[in-house]
Amino acid sequence: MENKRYHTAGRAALVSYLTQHTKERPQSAEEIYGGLAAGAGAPGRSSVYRQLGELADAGVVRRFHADPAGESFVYQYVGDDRHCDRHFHLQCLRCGRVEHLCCACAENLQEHLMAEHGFAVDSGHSVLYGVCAVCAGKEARRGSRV
Amino acid sequence: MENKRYHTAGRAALVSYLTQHTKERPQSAEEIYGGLAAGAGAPGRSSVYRQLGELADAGVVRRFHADPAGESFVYQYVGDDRHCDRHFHLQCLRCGRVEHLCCACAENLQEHLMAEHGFAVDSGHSVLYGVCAVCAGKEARRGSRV
DNA sequence: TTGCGTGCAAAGGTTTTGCATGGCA
DNA sequence: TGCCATGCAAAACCTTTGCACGCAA
Repeated sequence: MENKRYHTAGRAALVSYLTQHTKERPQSAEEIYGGLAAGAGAPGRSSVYRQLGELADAGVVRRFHADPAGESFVYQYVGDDRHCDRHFHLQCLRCGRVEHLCCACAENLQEHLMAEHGFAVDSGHSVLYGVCAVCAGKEARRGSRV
Repeated sequence: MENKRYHTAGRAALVSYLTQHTKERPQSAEEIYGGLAAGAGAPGRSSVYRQLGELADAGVVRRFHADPAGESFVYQYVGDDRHCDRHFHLQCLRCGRVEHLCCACAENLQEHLMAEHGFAVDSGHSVLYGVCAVCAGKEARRGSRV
């Protein structure tokens, strides 16, 4: 029953890459594949997809869309930091970074939605899109709008 | 400059279908194409995609993902009811229906995120996933989980 | 008559799958 | 040695695009 996973160079390279490059900004499978290709013993495209799928199932990485209109998937390392099903995520549409909203307001909103609207939010799957403080600052500074 | 749109049967059929079938539950392009195929003078697949694209650009329909892990796009008629950029959306992961959260709590959350986290939420693009009251009731009644 | 909308088929990009080989335990 | 992981190539899938024809205005 127990699936015994082997310890392979490819997997190690992938996980290492993910921890180093996707903790803040998620990347697409192709980006990851490309990034890996630079190193030695780079895994093939299908291996990358397979591994990412397994890691996503295992909950080690999250798989979602870069933005609501995004064509393809992006992957983000979650690892130990697993309570992602207990808070909301704020994703910046400019830089792609994801912030974890560990704040009472998240709970308040959940309670409100449940009490007033009878809606049980699955916060782990819900992503709020917008513009983060850093990017908003940059845009304000150069006076651009959208 | 003005693009003069013709009034064609295909477009009329599509819009009619959208208003009748996607106001509550969004549908995929393939579903829409299939649903249209039943009627007379059904438009081809490429026309459906083209029209949906135009309607999405025009803001008549919203185009997004059925759920964060959803493979393909779904479309939903918005029409007159356009203030979708001013409130949050609650989508049920069970039945697929979308509720519009026109409530003070949405504004409160936005203000809080801006004030405390410096994050400017784009509520029109943000969808909260979860289980609606109806589906939760059904599941509770039959004692099922997930 | 003009040119937009259409349909078909082919192309495009992303992700999955089949199958034989190679490597970990 | 047994089985998992890999790589390649082909397939599947969704969506877009090219081109010639028909139809609305």
